[in-house]
Amino acid sequence: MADITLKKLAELLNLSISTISRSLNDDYQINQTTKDKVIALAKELNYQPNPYAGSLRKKGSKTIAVILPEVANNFFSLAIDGIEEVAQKNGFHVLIYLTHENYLKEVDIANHLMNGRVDGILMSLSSETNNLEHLDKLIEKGIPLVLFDRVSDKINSPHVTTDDFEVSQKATEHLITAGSKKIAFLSLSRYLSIAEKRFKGYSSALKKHDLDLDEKLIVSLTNSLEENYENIKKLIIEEKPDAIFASVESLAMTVYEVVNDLKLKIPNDIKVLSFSNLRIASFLAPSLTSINQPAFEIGRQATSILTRAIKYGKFETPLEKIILKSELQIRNSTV
Amino acid sequence: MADITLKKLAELLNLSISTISRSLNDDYQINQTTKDKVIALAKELNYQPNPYAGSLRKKGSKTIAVILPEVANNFFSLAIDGIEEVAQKNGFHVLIYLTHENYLKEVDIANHLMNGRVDGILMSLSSETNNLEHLDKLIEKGIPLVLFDRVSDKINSPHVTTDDFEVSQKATEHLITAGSKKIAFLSLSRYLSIAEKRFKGYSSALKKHDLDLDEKLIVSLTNSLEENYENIKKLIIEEKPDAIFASVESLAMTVYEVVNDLKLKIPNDIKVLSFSNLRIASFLAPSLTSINQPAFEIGRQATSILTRAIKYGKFETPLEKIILKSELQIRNSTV
DNA sequence: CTTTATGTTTAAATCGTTTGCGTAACTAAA
DNA sequence: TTTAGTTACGCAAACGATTTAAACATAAAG
Repeated sequence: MADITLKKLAELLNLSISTISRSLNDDYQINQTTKDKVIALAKELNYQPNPYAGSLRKKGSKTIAVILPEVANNFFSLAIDGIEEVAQKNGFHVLIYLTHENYLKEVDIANHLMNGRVDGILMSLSSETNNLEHLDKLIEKGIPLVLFDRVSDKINSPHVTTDDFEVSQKATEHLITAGSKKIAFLSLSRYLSIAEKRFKGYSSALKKHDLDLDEKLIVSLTNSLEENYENIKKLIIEEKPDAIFASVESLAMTVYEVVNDLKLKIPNDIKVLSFSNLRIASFLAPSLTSINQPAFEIGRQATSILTRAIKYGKFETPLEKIILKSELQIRNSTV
Repeated sequence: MADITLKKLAELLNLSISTISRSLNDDYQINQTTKDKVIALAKELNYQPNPYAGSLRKKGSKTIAVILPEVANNFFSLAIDGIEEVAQKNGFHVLIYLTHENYLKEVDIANHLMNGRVDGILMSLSSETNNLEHLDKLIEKGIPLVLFDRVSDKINSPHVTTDDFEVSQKATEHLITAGSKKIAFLSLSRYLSIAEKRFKGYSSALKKHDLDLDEKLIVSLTNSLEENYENIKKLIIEEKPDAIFASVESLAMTVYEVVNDLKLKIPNDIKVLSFSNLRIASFLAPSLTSINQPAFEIGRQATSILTRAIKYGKFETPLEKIILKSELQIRNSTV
């Protein structure tokens, strides 16, 4: 079935293209009778305006991009859910791009989005990302950008995060109170300010309780599952920490695997606590003490900020920096 | 910074728009010297072709849509990962739409994609979907459609699934061999052929072992978590099955919750087996016997079929019906 | 010194919309 | 009847690209 355009409708009805267009857009200039005829035929032939022609003419594509490290992850998939909901509600289409924690891919994706394809961008940074020029370029181009979760303070854009410092501090203190003296920290990244905040929460708790900060107890996420496994195994064997605080869910899973393979017992030999959005954290063996982030809500709010900025042509000032509360769920892996 | 277009480049270089266009497309008609000049300036000013103008002129948007019931789910998020990988490799952009298992939303989304926004569609049907007119319309419009996992045999399109019948039969037999006599079946849908296949695998195993098929032991997924919880609770209390075979991961999680709340023990009081792509199925308490689907690969192959069809303007005939193997991982929830 | 070929560039149409402006036709007031 | 004011529509120019066909040189051939 050939595509039906304004032109075809115009020919069929012996009217000009502009009259068709105006009728369908309910323009005041057009007689109601004419409008009705046009609308009737358009419906009958199932006329659908070509979105790209419209975008070209009007500017604005009613499309946003979501750039993420990965999606096979409970946090991000919940976030997408929230993003999609708000986007759909506001008539936006959602393009998705994955960086796989790869900085160069992130830059590449960002650069290819400077051509008007999208009206705005939601982004959670790759753990490798240190240099932020690609984001500066986007901002300079006037493309609204909202960061969430994996944010950087070095970039001048609104963002939505959780109370990473506070909850990390609280979590670490929980471990200390439970008797841990040698707490390892599995870090998301060496660069991102979210990682820094989580780390500072951790170190501030140590300090408060007169525990030394030991660099050897810090391990950073890589983008290889195997490498992470080996790094954590090495950490446990060589440093023998009595607790592990994972600031990334996937690393907690790896810890479970390593601990299992080493025939150690959680929480007796080693306690484990992690940021996590696993629905079944409570059914893990042992159940996992976790920091639950309101992922869905983060997605919703970030998208809401973005769509508003697109609508009004600018962000509200001062730039919104939204901080939502995470929740520490104490379970058997730490007691 | 104002957007830079072919027209601007043309003015700057005192050349015609067509020459610029041809230079950038490395057309044989243009002198190398001219090309070099054009390319140099284009790079310097970071010229990015407007994708919508191109789409309008050339037809084809280099964009595909993925329509899914949900994304906060290990199977679908892994599938997206595979989809995005192949799409990115072939220069396609990926739009994502969620139906939340809602038939009307699915129809709405499908209808809105008939306007040339996308070159093709990947889809996994909502559990509510029975009527398939919206898909017929897409096919009639000539928009390539590939279904994966949640497919229907009533629709004439390529699809990628797993060996649902065989693995379900195998799984059910495993339960029977382990001593179960009253096996409940948690179904994905009353309509989809994938659900039917899983169900047939289940019932054929029962038959083979001379067990009766009891309608009261069949429960279907709804799109409300609470409703699912209540339905399963009712099932367990009223029918007292000695095993549950969940054909949907999320229902297995609910089973764990219900069983826990009822203070029953898995596998002693009731065995549990489920389709699932949880990375940590083995760390559940008790570890979950699960059918693992190659979700990532399903996504990859479906996308590969789709992009080829887009490239060649038609699907390979006969329509590809790819069946990948799932894997039954026996763990402690059934032994 | 035309004709033909060859290499290089451009004008103009086109894709499907939206929209500023112009202009009939009709009505109402002068 | 003239004038002014509606009402209802069409023309044509954008938007930013690609592409067909044609124009212009210049060089080789007859």
